[in-house]
Amino acid sequence: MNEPLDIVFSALADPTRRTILAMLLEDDMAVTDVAEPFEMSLAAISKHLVILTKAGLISQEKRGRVKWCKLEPDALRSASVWMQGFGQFEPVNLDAFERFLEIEIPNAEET
Amino acid sequence: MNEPLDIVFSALADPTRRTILAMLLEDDMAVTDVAEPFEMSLAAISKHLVILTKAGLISQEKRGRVKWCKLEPDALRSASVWMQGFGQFEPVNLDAFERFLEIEIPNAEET
DNA sequence: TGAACAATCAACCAAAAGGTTGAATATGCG
DNA sequence: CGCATATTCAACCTTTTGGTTGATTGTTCA
Repeated sequence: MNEPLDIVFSALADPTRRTILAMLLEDDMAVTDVAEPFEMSLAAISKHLVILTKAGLISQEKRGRVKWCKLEPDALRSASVWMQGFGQFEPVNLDAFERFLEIEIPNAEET
Repeated sequence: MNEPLDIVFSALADPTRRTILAMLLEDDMAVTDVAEPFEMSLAAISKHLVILTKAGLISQEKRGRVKWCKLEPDALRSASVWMQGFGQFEPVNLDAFERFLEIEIPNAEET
């Protein structure tokens, strides 16, 4: 698994990692705070953060004891460009957005 | 690994499968013809096609002996829209976006 | 200094992913 | 019918993934 697209897509394939990305949408966070809401160990979250960092989806900066995690949304661009190569749809398509909402939201509760 | 986005992103994470999708961009293809340029066995390609089908990225229709594979770009749309959400630096409505992600950000205070 | 905290490392484990080969199941056709 | 073709199934193997626990490394601060 060496190509950038492999790394980005497989990073996005895990729901824990997507949740972390969504959390970082709100604000930068320390590793411990990222881990806090999850039921898995800190070490497991630390590994997820390494994977997200290698994919370029986040960056990590250590200040003192604390390592801050920051979303890097630009990394999604290559994957997004690849998908737009399939070109049958607009990159931001509100109709599709709404259809997606209607279809997927009912499942959101059954985590 | 049950949720739609898990399945779509992990289907996209494999370079063989992305190549297959690109091939199908040109035209529908029979399983044997999809497999021909690859160095792996037909059975391996058949498994990849099952994964792409379960992700909704292709459909397969059997006519006679031949099973035709057809690109279904609508499944890419959901993933593309998901990614576009991260490109917008100030999400218009974060709550709606989180629902859109079809996840619930775990919150230890409530659980 | 030394205790508490932040984060990673190392070793390990179970399950899933991705491949193989050989047999099986349809289907088409001379 | 009988054989070739198209595809999948079943069993197996190796590597990767995602998790665990306990030890370890830095850092802060009373």
